[in-house]
Amino acid sequence: MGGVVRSEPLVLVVDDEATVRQALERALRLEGFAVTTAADGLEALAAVAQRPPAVIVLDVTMPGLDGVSVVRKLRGDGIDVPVCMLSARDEVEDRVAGLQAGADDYLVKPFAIAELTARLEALLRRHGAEGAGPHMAGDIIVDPRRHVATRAGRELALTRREFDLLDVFVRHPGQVLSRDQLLSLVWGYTTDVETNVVDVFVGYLRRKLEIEGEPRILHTVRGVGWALRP
Amino acid sequence: MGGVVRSEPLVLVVDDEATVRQALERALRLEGFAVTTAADGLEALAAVAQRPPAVIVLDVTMPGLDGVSVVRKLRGDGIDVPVCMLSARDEVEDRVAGLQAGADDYLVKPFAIAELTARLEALLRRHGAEGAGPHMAGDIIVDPRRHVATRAGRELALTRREFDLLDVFVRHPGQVLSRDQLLSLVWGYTTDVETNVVDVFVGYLRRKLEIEGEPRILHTVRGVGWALRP
DNA sequence: CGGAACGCTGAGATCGCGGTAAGAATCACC
DNA sequence: GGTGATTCTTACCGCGATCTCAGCGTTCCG
Repeated sequence: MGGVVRSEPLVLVVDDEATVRQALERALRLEGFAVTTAADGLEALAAVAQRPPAVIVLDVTMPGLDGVSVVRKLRGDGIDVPVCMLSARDEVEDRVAGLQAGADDYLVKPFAIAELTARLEALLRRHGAEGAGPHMAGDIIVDPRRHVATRAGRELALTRREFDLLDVFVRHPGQVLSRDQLLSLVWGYTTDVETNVVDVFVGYLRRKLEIEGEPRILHTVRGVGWALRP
Repeated sequence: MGGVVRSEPLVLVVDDEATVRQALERALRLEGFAVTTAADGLEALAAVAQRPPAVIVLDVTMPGLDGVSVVRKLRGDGIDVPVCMLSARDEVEDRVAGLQAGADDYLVKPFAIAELTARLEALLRRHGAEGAGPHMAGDIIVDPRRHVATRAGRELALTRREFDLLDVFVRHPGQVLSRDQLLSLVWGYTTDVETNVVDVFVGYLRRKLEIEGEPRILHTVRGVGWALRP
């Protein structure tokens, strides 16, 4: 990946469902994080003790020690690693309990990986690690904080999906991303639908990227996916 | 964020409850302060000795050395860093004791972050530390001290909530703020309600900002939040 | 050369978000 | 305790964003 390689921040993913754990691990690796996993609360605490991560992704509902308890324990021990909690339900009590226990952010399943990485970046940034501002590749700049994207200085009027999609491409310049990868990154990690939404939105993006006759930068790699190449 | 970056004033947050510490640290960082924390009175004194903060946020009730004692000690040592005290109760004795011991301001939990930052800024300002006067963005000026806001010189008749909301936007110009962020910043750090108050007040604000047909400056970013952009 | 797989595009249909109005509840001030 | 201002809730509406689907062109095989 062009440019300076700063050491990848370590993320600890805690979830009792193996499928979720794997999906998140794979996706976060792709997004440039180093990842360790734990299957329950006790494992999580052990992992933190052994090697403190830069940030923790923590499921609420787990057998044994649940997520809220884990956070409470960590905070009680004076460990202030930022925590993003996950919950299958969007019930208010959980949310409140989590945040009050000391979690820093909260996400309701299912979610898109891009959503998660955005939050993790925000948490890291907030925790001093100057976790980068806008992303850029070629003549494209994407600034999630301001939700503004430009090509060669010209501002692109993008909708939410278009914006997220472009952001993913910009953060993986030159790399070919498959339909499935994009689906899980932008749409949601459980999306299994057989559709061509991605194609459609790649089309939308291209249209807006090439409005003034600029050369194509979002290329098709037939049978594999798409890649952003200057 | 465009413009001159003046070095962020350092805030020392002292509270025995880790959750409160976390919440305040997180929120104050977002509001542009540098933050250190301490879990009790002794830690607080040590932190002050090691690196004197520009202002201290101090819980009254703590095990060991309580807040009032901390202030008394500081003042006794001739250290006149401004102090804002927090208390769970609104009992008069505490308030009086705190102020008599040398605290500069007093806040009753729970409170909205905007309330706290307003007070901190007031303290910094009062303490000569050029803690900046009014905030401005585009043709909007917000002066928390006089509680006056203007657009292009025209004074806006804002209620308290409207004022706080506008203030938050002005202090984060260009940045997209989500419904959740605004809820916690303006309404309170414990607010969990699922409601559209924010939408309503954005509406109120716009109405008053555009009374004379001025162009829209408070923009909607669909699916994300709102942003103030000239 | 022909067929099949693949990707692209245009045209709706749907759905949810944000805007707004109106009234209820709450607060503040007298 | 009463009255007006402020804040919050609720409900509904309209529009934009997203998605589906079908048809077409292109590429890559046999």
